[in-house]
Order: sequence, then structure tokens, then C-alpha cells
Amino acid sequence: MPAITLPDGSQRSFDAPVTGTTVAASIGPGLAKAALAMKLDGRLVDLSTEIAEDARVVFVTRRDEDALELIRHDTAHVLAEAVQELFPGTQVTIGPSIENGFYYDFARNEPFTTADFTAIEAKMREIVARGAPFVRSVRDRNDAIAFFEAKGEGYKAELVRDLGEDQTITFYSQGDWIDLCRGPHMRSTGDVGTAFKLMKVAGAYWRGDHRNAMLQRIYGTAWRDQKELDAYLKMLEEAEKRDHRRIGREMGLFHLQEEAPGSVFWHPKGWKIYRTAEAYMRRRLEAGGYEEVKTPQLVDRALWEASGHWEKYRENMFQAMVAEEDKTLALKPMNCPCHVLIFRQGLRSYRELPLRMAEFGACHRYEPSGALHGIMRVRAFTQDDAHIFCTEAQIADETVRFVELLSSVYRDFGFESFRVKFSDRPEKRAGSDETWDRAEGALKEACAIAGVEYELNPGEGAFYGPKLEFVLRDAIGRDWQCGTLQVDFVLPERLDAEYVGEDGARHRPVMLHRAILGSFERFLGILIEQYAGRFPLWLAPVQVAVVTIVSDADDYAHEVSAALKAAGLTVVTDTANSKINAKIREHSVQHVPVIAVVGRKEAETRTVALRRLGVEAQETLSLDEAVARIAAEATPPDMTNEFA
RNA sequence: GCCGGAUUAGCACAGUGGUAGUGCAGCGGUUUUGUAAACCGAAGGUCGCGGGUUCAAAUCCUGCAUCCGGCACCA
Repeated sequence: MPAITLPDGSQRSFDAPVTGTTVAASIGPGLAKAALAMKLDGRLVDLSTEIAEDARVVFVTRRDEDALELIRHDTAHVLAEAVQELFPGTQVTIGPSIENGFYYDFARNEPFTTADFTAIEAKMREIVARGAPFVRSVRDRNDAIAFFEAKGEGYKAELVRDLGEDQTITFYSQGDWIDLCRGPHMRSTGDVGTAFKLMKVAGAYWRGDHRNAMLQRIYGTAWRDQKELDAYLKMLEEAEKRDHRRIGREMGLFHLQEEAPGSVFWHPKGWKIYRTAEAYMRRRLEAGGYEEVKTPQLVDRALWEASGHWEKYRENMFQAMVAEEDKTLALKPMNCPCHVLIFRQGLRSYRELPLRMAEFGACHRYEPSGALHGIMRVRAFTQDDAHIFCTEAQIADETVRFVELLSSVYRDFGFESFRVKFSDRPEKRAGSDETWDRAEGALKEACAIAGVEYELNPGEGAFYGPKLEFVLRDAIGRDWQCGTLQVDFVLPERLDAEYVGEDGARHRPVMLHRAILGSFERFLGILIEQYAGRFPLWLAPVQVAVVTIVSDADDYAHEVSAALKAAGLTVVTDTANSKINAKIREHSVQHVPVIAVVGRKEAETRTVALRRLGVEAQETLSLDEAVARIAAEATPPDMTNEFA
């Protein structure tokens, strides 16, 4: 008979199989009231689950993080019931819990709008107030299908049909409403509480396949209590203020417009940040043993046919016809084929490997209109691209070197941590299975040596090889691939790259495609959100604002600005006819990291009063000292030792 | 690309069939000011673009474009 081990190590024995509810009650009335579900040998299950064997049991209460998933999943059910009560004829499909909330996909001819939310939320609260218990039941497969078909729930019937023969088909009811569901659930809809909110409606393809019907997805957020919900909503509000599109406009960094969808118009300040980042990367690459090249934008179709892009990637390529010459050129979507062409000039020796060829390569890709997003996903962008031509034996070493360089670069830009995904062979691919086996094996081995921990991303590799993706997160919580490392045995073959080995024979090099920032556009977008526009001094587009208090100080202010500029700093001089308060505010709003205030006093004593962004305190220094100090602080992180 | 929403002055927004408005910014003037918004004034619009309905359209219908949120896509 079951002996139940509790988290504190104590054991309780029962004469017969018991439910979690009974066990909780045997421990105490407080727990009986608080327990929402339990973890049975580590698996989250209903409280009503019968325990027949010895087991470890951990009760989940509202105080546990685990409760969030239960609450979110249950709220999705409550949403579905509410929608079906309010909008008869709507079919239900699936409704999982997700990060920060849940969604439910419905099939209905008329669109839902956010205007419906008030009524739906009110109905949801009503259902929660009813507190109907969640009751689990098991059904026979054919019964379940017949049940859903009779109700006109075709999607649910399809879900049941696709369940494996060996799977138990479980239903959960809440009052009169019943749904196919794996569970687990809490005790009743009353456990959902009131800390939820519907957030948005969106289209979503049935089973995530664009060939299927489009359903209507309602997203919501749900938390353990109102305080958590409020904090989450507040966080979203704050995140909105960091949005790179908003900051880009407010700080005058760049703009986008209809005439060039998906292409960035960089303004002077934005371009300054770009150039600072580019100069930094150029130094890092040079120090890392890379050689920089520049290759053409417009390249003949013949090259893309040879590389495989024409077959696998044409729909994403911009083509340019030349009528007179009867030729088709295409704007390069990637730099790799051009780099192979440079590699192929002359006979290469094994002594040149690994050969690291870098380019700030401007690429054009026709991205689907719905994919465009600010400067994070564009049609014209510049990669900090490089291709490493090496031997198979050098892959591991080069991967380790690359990961070290990437980590160091990310750290310098303020990213202490990042996620790594390993994407293996996609369906649409070039190269034999044996080639892929070797490429994936080599990359995995290199990861092990470099100590890179990754999550598997099956089927998401490039058509020519597996890849590592280095992922950064934006302010709103969206993930973006920035860095990448891709192993490629295919392209050197297709474009016939070779080198002369130690043995005097010709060999095929391996190509590693790699980028650290990914594209300047995307990376700078993330950087803007990371710093919310308040860049560290070395990256700030305007580093110092010299502002006057009275016009008598104008001459001296120009002198101060000249001294700062001579030290390599980017400076604005504000001698406008407005009050010091207004000037401080204006430059603070523009996130200028240092404001140098000069009035009569400073002009007379040849000093400046420095005020740091967001700090009220000021510090008065002699002009020389102020210039030296700010210049030192503005030194890029990779150059600090030279001046130490 | 798909579903839904949006598009009015440089920016943020109001305006549901009858003379296009507010705030901020910009411009002109007054004020010479000590650390996050001084005061006054005059300007500023093809209401995204095209077609339609109507005596009359920012407003209703329709096509297109772009943007926003998801989905799909992201070599």
C-alpha cells in the first residue's frame, strides 16, 4: 500500500490507494485548502489523481511558481467556455499556457475584436465565480470522435484522430462545458482567480501550417494575484518606452518610409552609432586574424545557379535585368559565393588555412511583407560576415576561437548572457546525408570542446549546413538571432574551392560561415532597446552637450566644445536663448551622457560643471581635466589598455 | 504571404456626413536666466494614394500602399 514521501523527507503510509486530496487533508486543513495540484514523482498531476504505489509527492499551492502554468492553462479553458457561451457556433481547437499567459485558437467566421474583450472577460469572471470543479474522464477513441462530430467540433475530432492508439483520451469538464485535454488542472474554475487579462487577437494557422485554415487566436495573460498582474502590465508599459522604433524617432537616429520598405534611412546620429560599432568590429576582427574584403552587390545569375541559391533561395532574391546584355543579375542575399570567388583566385596552400575572410557585406533579401519589423527585420542590411576556409580538423579550434570572440564582443556591448541554438538539417537542403552527418558531428564536437551549451532546434539549419544561432532578446521579450556559426561542406564543393595540401594533392576546404552581430541593423535595434537609448559614453552618438547659462559665456562655451572635439569627442554646443532648466531637460531627454554647464563663474575660472545623465549632482573640474577625463571614459572597451 | 487593426500638422493625439482642432516641437519677439519644460505672437494640413456613393466625405463603400500585433517565413 502506498507510502508517500513528502518534501521534508517524512513519510505517510496508507492502507489503500488514495487521492492527493486525501493526502493533503491528512496533513492538515491549511494544506487541504491551499493545494491546487501536486507533483507526483516530479510530474505535475491533478490533485484527484489516485496514488496506488509508493511515491514522492509535492503539493503545489498558489505560492509556488508551478501554479502559474496551471492557472494559465485553466484560464485558457475558462476563456474557451466564455467564448462558446457568448458566440455560439464557434469551434474550439487548442489553448495552451505560454510564457506570461495563454492563448486559445478558435474557428469562427466573424472576426473577434478587442472590443469583444470586455464582454468575454466579464463572462470569464462569471465562470470563475461559479467555481465549477474540473472533472477528468476517460473516453474511448471512437466515442470521442463521434462526440465532437455530433457537436460540430471538427478540429477537436481531428485532434482525437491524430492521437496515438496507445494514448489515453481524457476529457475535462467544468460544469456543463467539456473539452478534450491532457490536463492537469486545478480543482475548479474558482482557482483561476481574477488576475487575468485578455491582451490581443491575431490570426494563427491551424497546426501552424500556412496551407491550413486560419484560426483566430486570443492571447491573454494570467498571474497568481493582482499584484503580479499589475507588475507585468507595468513592465510591458516600460518595455514599450524602450522600443527601438520609438527611441529611433525620438533621438533622431533613423527613419523608414514607404518609398523604401525594409530599408533604413540612417540619420547622422544613428549613423554615428553604426560607425562606432563598425570601427569597433573592424578592430576586433583584425586582432582576431581576419582579413577584410569587399565584394560586388550585383552578381550574375550563373554564380547563384552554381552556388545553389538560385534553386533554394530565388524567391527571396532581388533581380536586376539588363535588357541590352540579355543577362540576369541579382543583388547578393549573402556574401559567401563571392568570398569563394576570392578564395579561388590563384592556387591556395594548406599553409594559408585557416583563412579568415571578413566583409561588412551589404545584402538584400526580399523578406515577406509581414515579417518586416523596424530595423530588426529589414530587406537591406549589412552583416559583419566572415568565412573561414579551413580543414575538417581545424573546425573545432576555429569554433572555440569564434565563441570566445563573440562572447567578448557581446560583453563589450553589455550583453552578459545569450542563448545558443543548434539547428540541424532542414528538409530543403543540399548535400548528401553522409556530408550532413559529418558536418553536424563536427559542430557538436566543437561545441563540447568550447563548452557551449545549446538547445536543439531541429530542422532549422541552413540549406548547406548545420548552424549555431546566438540569440538575443529585445525589450518586449522577442528573440532575435544575431550571431551565427555555420559549418558548410557543400558550397566549397559546388563552387569548386580547393587548396594544395601537404601531400601535394588538391583538397576541398571546409567553410565556416560566421557573424557576431549578425546584421548591424538588427544588432543596433537590440542595442537601442538594451540601453533604452542611454548608451554608454563610447557608443553615444552625442557624447557631451556644452550648454550655457548666460550669453556672456558663449565664447567660452565654444572654446570648451573645441577642446572636447579636439580630444575626439562628439559634442553639441547649446547657446540657445533658453533657460538652463530647459536645456538640461532637452539634452537629458536626448540621452546625452554628459552635460557640461558653463556660466559666468566657469568662464571666469576656466572650469566646467559636469552633470551625468539622470544624476542631479554636478562636479566642477578645470577644462583640461574635464576633457582628459571624459575622453578617457569614452575609450572603446577594446582600447582601454592602450591608455591605462 | 495570411488574419485583424491603424494611417489627420515634424511628433503625440481629438474630430461618426455640413467652415479641420489641441498639446509639444519648429519660426518671430520679449526675457540673460545656475541644473529635467520662462512668457507672448504669427504660421503650419492633397485628413496615406486612387475610385465610388451623396447636394455635401477626414467621416460611408471599394481597390491599393505602408505601418502595427500575431501566424507563416527567417538560407
